Amino acid sequence: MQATADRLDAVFFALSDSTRRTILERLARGEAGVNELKDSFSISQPAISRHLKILERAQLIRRSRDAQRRPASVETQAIADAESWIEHFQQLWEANYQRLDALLAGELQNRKP
Amino acid sequence: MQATADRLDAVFFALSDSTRRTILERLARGEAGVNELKDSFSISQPAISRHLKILERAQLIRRSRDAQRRPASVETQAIADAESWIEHFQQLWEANYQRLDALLAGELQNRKP
DNA sequence: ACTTTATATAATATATTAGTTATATAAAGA
DNA sequence: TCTTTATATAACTAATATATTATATAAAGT
Repeated sequence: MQATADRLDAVFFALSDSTRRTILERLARGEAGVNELKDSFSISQPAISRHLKILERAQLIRRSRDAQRRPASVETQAIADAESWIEHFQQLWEANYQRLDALLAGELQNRKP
Repeated sequence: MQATADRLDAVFFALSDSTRRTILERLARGEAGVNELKDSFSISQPAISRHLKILERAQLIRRSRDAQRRPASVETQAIADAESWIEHFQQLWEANYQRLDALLAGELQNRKP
């Protein structure tokens, strides 16, 4: 299924911040709550919460409930959508490259003496 | 070679706008100048120029010179860096998934009657 | 009920983005 | 040189992002 433009906007935007990418890498190793994440970064707890909100908006993570904790964990679909767009783009590029090759080959053929 | 955090920030940010992604798709099919791009979008010429600047900052495109025209064309390295980060992330995730599998398998083994 | 723990939200300041219109610049052409 | 063509930059507005500190809420523990 095709990801919408808005969805891709949100995913790429969420990935455009180094802190958020690092949070994702941490979460790829296992779920974590806001406080556990806070210890890995030199920013305030509210700042972490806001980063998580942006990751959640992009559906790169989901939140669950464990007593007072609200552990975040990775959701795989969104990043797969980002990857798909990149691959689609690279295929366009490759197709163009092949047309260029064909064109050049054609031109060489036309060089009759 | 590893892309820096700043570089990845710029690349993912550039990709976080649907207009810019569409511009890239257009450029994948062949270089184009500002005016040619303008015709495909309902935004002003200065708006296109600014989008190109953001794509250029991310090194997703390069500009060249052809008389008054400054054609933009795709540069492949930056998007490959973005793809690499995603793949690296997915590998982390897979590794964790496999550890989980191993853990669960171990637990089942420990269920002795 | 009161306290602790974990997280969210409000209020605020600053920076950046994205668009607009108007104007400047750079290269070519008459 | 004057004009046209292509693009860039300036000035401006409105919206959004990122951080902070202070405060509110939600769930558990005493």
